[in-house]
Amino acid sequence: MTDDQNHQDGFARRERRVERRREEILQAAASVFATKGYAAATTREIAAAADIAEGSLYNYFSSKRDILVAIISRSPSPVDRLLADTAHLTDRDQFVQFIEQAVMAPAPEQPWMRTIIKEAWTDDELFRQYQAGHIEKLTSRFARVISGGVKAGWLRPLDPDATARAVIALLMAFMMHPMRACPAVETPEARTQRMQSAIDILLYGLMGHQSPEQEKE
Amino acid sequence: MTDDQNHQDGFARRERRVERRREEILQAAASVFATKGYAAATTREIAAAADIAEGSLYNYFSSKRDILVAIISRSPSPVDRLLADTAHLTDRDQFVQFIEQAVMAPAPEQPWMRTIIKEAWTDDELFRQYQAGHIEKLTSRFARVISGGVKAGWLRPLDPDATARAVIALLMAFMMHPMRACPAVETPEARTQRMQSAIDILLYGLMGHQSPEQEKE
Amino acid sequence: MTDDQNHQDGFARRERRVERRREEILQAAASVFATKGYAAATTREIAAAADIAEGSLYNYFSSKRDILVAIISRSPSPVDRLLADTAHLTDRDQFVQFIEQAVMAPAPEQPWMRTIIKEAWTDDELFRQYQAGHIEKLTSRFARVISGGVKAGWLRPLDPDATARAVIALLMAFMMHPMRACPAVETPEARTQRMQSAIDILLYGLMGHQSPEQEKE
Amino acid sequence: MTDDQNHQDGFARRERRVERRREEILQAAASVFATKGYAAATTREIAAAADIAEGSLYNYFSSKRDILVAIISRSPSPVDRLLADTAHLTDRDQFVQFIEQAVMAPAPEQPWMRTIIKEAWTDDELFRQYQAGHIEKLTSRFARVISGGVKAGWLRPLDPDATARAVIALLMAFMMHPMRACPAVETPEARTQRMQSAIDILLYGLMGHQSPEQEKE
DNA sequence: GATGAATGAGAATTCATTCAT
DNA sequence: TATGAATGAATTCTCATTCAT
Repeated sequence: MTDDQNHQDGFARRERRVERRREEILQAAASVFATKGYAAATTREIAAAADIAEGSLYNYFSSKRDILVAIISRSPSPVDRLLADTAHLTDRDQFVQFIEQAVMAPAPEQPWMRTIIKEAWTDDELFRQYQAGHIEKLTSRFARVISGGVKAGWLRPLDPDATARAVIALLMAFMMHPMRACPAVETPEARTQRMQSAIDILLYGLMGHQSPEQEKE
Repeated sequence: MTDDQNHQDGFARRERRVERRREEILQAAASVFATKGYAAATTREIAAAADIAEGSLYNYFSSKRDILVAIISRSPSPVDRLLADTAHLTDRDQFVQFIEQAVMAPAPEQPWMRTIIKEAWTDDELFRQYQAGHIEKLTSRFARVISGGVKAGWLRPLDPDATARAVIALLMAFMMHPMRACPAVETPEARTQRMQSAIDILLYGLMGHQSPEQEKE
Repeated sequence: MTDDQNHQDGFARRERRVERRREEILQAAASVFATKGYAAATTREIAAAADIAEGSLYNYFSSKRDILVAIISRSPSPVDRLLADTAHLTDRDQFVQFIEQAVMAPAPEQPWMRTIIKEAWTDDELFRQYQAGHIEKLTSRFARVISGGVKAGWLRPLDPDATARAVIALLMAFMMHPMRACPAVETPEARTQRMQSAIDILLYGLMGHQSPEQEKE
Repeated sequence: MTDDQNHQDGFARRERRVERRREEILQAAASVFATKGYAAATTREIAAAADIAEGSLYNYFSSKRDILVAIISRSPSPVDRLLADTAHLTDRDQFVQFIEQAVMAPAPEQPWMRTIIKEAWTDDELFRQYQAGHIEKLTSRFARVISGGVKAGWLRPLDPDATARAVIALLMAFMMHPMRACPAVETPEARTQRMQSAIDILLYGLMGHQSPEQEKE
């Protein structure tokens, strides 16, 4: 092994270490942001959560806001991962299964997602700058699946774009408090039951005919 | 008119002026909070928006947080007003019309609503303290309507509580950015079209049979 | 009674009312100052204590500090009253009796006195401006009595001025906490006993021969 | 020297620097408090006096009040040091000498002591919380000395506790303005003369027989 | 690269004083 | 003359960012 290779390796190793550290900081920061919100979180708290000195943060990010931006713009988020591979949805059963998984996904527990909802989805500027394109991409990808389903006949006639947006909106709504934390104390069974109802409504609508499940009875 | 009456009138007049001023401050503050979020908003901005001196805020509210709480806990919010008189919904057509109105309601434009979503619905403590009971009341009232509809047969079998929550969640989701502001520029017609699709999905589901509108074609 | 007299009477009556009001405000303010100190007391509190509107204070005094100055420079204070008529002290028994009364005087309970101690006696400027001359007058008057006593032989040879100051200092010290409030809980008897000891020391000294009282035993 | 030792030394050095800085701030603050009083002093002035930025104060103390408390509760104060070693007073001459030193001590010039008098000795809460126990300890220690003196016969019969309190009160009184600053301009000789008179009165009382000094004449 | 003390701009809040009613 | 809302300067305290070690 040559000196040059050694040097190369050392460089790569350092790169990896830096990258790992950045990741740790983002995890810690997302956790703090999710709890207190971006503005109320302090760099001191973030540093403590990342087990690092306050000043050291600035070796990895240029500002507190830069950390937030990194969290928001980084891909893939849990929702991303969920929607990432919708391309393979080629029949009704797979689609139903996908909707069920999406609704039941415990995404809201993840600091990452809560931070994005709290900050980007309620802030015009952040949303436009870092999330809009992202969401657009997801929407159009999902819209294509719906469009395919409609053409293939395993979905009823639906406006692909509007439908994609409505589904994403519903998934988001399930991550906010009124859906998550109410009633304050809830058994896991009740929660499952509630989710099942949501899936049912999403799939068959308020006014629709009996859902297949009910038809069986 | 006696002196006493004069005094009474003066007292009442002052009371009204104070109340009006409080209202102005709340409007101004809600507008600022909606744009920048509670934590990032400064009392200086709020005072400027309300066109009074910074110190004068404290003649009407004891703290910045007190202003936020007043906004959040004040009733009725636009959503309240919407759901307030659902008791009269006694047949399918009225129910459908109600859902349509609810989705189309321009509530999201109102600073008031956006402040509540931004702060209370993403903050555990605020939500528990000021909104939880509120939402619970709305939910149970709406659930009763659904329950009535199911019994009367103009609604298919639905879990009343879960359904109520799902509908409210959807209405909320429609007030957040991904549903409102995307794509950034949108013609009113496109927006209406999008809303119509959302209504359609809410009423008839993703997998449902053709909606009545489509059946006509 | 002529119109002029009527007018005169009205004027005098108003004068008296104003004076009475000023007095009330000073009483109230002294009470507040004694508790919280001048700087920490607010005009709002003073107004509340005087049962008057905040703005009305300024019809009687030109500033908060003006109120303090009025309290401090007003005569006679309790100490003044005590020392006012020392001119009649013409023999040993009267002098002893006077010392006893001075030490036992419950002056410290009075807001007036506590305010003077708290503010003027620990503040260079206030003291120089408003109390120095006052104290000097008292001191020289008391020094004359001592001088007379020494000449007449019913007091041992003492430096009149230094003695006057030392006695006044001791009376002051008895109004401060370490002498008043310690130990925290104290029976009235214990307090009397403590005062008696102080009088004894003041009259006969630490190293002196037995006090007359003790000699009797 | 190992790396570990190096690290240890660095740690210790920083600790010392922090401690030194705290001390500087306390000195500066005591000086400001002594002049203007706690409430009227501003953090800006304290910072300026300590020659650091205003915000830096909060790296060493958690609040302005915390600085005051640190000054007040810190031991030993000048008075402490004075009374600390009274245990060795075993005869009349030593006792007389001690009293003389205590009265003549230039303690009042020290900001530290003036701050304690100004704030703690005129403020119920501060006194109870931070000084009461302190004074009690001093008092009981000094009372034991007096008790010993009485038993041994080189002190006349005195109530030990009350006497201890009276002496401490007198020492305190000598630190306040009427004793210190009057008359405004005073030659050192006059001051000494005044102190001597105070000592004389303290030792032999107002009514006592001629002091030893006078007997010599 | 890591540290954490130093900084100072800016935040919320208080309060003596003024002034329209 | 009495009132108390309005004012804004001043205060305490926070915190993102910098920088010497």
